[in-house]
Amino acid sequence: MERESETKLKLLRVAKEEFMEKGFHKASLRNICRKAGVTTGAMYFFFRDKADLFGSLVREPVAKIKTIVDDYFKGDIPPLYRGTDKPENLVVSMKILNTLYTYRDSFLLLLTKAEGSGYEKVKEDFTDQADQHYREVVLERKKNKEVSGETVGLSRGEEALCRWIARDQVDSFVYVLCNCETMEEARECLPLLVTYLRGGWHTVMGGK
Amino acid sequence: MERESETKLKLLRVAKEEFMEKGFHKASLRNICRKAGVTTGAMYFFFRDKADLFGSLVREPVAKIKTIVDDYFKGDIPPLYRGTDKPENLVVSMKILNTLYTYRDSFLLLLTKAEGSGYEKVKEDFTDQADQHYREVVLERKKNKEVSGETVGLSRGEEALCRWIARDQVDSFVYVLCNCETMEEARECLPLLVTYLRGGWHTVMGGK
Amino acid sequence: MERESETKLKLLRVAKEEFMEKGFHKASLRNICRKAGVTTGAMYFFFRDKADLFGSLVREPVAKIKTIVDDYFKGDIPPLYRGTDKPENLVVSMKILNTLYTYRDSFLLLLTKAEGSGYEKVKEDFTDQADQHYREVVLERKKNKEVSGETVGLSRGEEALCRWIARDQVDSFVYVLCNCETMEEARECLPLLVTYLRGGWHTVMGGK
Amino acid sequence: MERESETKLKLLRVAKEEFMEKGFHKASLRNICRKAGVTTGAMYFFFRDKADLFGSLVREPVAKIKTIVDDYFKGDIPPLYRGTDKPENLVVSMKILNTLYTYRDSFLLLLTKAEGSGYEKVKEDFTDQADQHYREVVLERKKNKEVSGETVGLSRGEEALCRWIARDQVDSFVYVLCNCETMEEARECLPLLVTYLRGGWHTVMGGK
DNA sequence: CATGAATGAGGTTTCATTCAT
DNA sequence: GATGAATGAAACCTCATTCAT
Repeated sequence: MERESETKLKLLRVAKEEFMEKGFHKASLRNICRKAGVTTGAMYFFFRDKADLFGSLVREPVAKIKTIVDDYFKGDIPPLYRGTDKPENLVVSMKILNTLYTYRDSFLLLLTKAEGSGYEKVKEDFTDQADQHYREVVLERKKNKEVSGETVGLSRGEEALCRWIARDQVDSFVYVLCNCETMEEARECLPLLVTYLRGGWHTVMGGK
Repeated sequence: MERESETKLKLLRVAKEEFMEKGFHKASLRNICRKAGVTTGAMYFFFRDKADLFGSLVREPVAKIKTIVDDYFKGDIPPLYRGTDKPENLVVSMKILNTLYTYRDSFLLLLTKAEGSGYEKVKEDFTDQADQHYREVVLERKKNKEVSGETVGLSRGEEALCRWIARDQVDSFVYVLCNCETMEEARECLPLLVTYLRGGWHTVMGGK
Repeated sequence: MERESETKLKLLRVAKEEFMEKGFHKASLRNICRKAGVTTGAMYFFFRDKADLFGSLVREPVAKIKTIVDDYFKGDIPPLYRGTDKPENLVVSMKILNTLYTYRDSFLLLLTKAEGSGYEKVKEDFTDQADQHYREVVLERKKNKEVSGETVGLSRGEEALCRWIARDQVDSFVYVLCNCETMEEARECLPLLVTYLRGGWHTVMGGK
Repeated sequence: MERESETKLKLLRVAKEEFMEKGFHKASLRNICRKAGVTTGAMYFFFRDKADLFGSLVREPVAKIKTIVDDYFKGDIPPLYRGTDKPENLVVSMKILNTLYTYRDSFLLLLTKAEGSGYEKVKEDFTDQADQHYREVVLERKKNKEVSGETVGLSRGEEALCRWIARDQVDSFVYVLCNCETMEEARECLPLLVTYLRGGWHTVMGGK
């Protein structure tokens, strides 16, 4: 049962504060070490560099969310059945929310203070994934409506819309995480957002 | 008719490029001056400091949008009549869009590269304004539905929703600006987004 | 008539001492600046980096020697007539010697303390040039001895010998420069070395 | 029969690579330890410090050469009979060459990568010894030529020449070691160099 | 024998800014 | 208007070495 060294823990705690306060770029290792009462050398024993220190605060939580999302999409649910009101989808959302709040500090760091750390793209990656999903859905729907068998693609407007909706979905989680301090609050807020999101989606996609 | 000095213009041009490429914080004044073929001293004659140089690129455009928005809200349109499909509202949107594209570079700078410049809060400010607007609307609607004359307020959920919707509205402009290079494209994309936004709003706000 | 700034000169003077004493790698910029009574920032105003500071001490002298040598080889003297006792060859040697002593400090730096500076290869470059020359000479001699017209090349042993002799010739200058403090002394020593060099050459190259 | 520990051997092997690649100064103990899969503490158990680690790679081979050379000079061969074509001299050369190639890696390290290690002077030491030898020879020859019994010394030029020749002799070994990968090759190249060396010597020393 | 955490000084470099001219 | 030398703090990072366990 490997206990993390006291020094390392102190470093992580102080680093979290410093990064949160100033953002990755403006945070200073010198400062972090001083506040932690640790020499720079000690810091460099535990962490490869500044980015690694930051990474140590967010790496694992990000991986967990990624696993949840990937598992969901890897499961062979046909596009049209994804994202609807099926219970399994709700389950995924709750898993995500749970993870977000279990490591809330880390995710706030990641989502608002990561510039320059190499982790800036995480939100974008999830957005891309959702984007891809919505594209498939829209395409499927178009296919079903087509009479003749000609190949169909997405219009520029539809592409923009998919990306927007994807962005909105991801941001709804981010929004809740940033604005609700506890998961209880989050659970109060989320249903309204979901209703809003679905309302937008159905309006724009046309009834049935 | 104040003619801007050649030096100042060169500086502004190069600064725009540099800030766009690296962001406010990582951009280097030294570098900007070198590329502009200007000495640091000269730069400091025209601009108070780094933030002022950045500000000179975005100040005016921001003010223009602000004027448009403030004028709109200062006009005594009752909340319930704002934000609907009335032509005057469309006019405001188009004015905003027009301004955004007239100074597209500046706004991209402001919206994506301002961290550390003191202008990070601009988007938030507009969001606050929209937020305030939506709160008034929702409040008004609740008042009308109340039978007894007791004072009413917003629930936590409603507050969160208002802020979310405000954020979404502001972001729809940002999204379009970032993803459509010309205003023509923007005009193609925007209607779909607006439909989506309204769909969400109506769904969540209830019939009528 | 651009006067070099006092600061820059002080920096160059101190740097020369420090590099000479400790070698490029072990010399410390902090130290150099402190000894020169100058801030590191000032140093970086004048010099791009450590290597550039070192380069500023040796660049020009190296170029001068290079010019002399290149001019000599570019002149269309047939191999067999180069390197003999012709007066023009003596002239070149004297030009080189003169340059070496005009910038003796720089060359001592270059020849004994350059490791890590990017200038380590200078001696090798000159050796390569001399090597090339000797190869041509040996080849020419072999051709003249051949009766039939078949193409001839150099044996491994001859190649090694050429390179050795080239190295010896270059080193004779280095040796003199390092061991004789003034050019007068150098002029006393050099003839003996030249005799030795020629003796070796003729012995190994065969009669006449 | 002292068995060297596995750890120590691994350390030595990796250190040799690292020193060879980067030179003593730039090589990093941390790196060496990491590559060897050994902790720094373990390294410090076997070696006093960085210099000692380097020393462990070259100490013994250097001592062997030194023994050979010292034995040769300690033997009471009169100066005039040293360095000539006597078989015993050839034997010494071969012993040296043999040792050089037996520990070729070590000697390459010593001769090209030792800067900063405290072993930089080894080559110089051997040169000094050869220098001393040549001085004695030259002095002896001058004595024999003197008619009257007055004391004689060496001229500055003669001194410089002795040192040069000593340097050349030592360097001939170094040259061969660096340029010939196997002793077989070395044996091909060396005779030509020796002819060259003797040619120079005889030319400069006068007939007979 | 070996671990591995910790030291602390030192390395080079970059930066926004100032100011006498 | 403009120059460009100079500031000085701060940045990240590396290193050989030590020592309690």
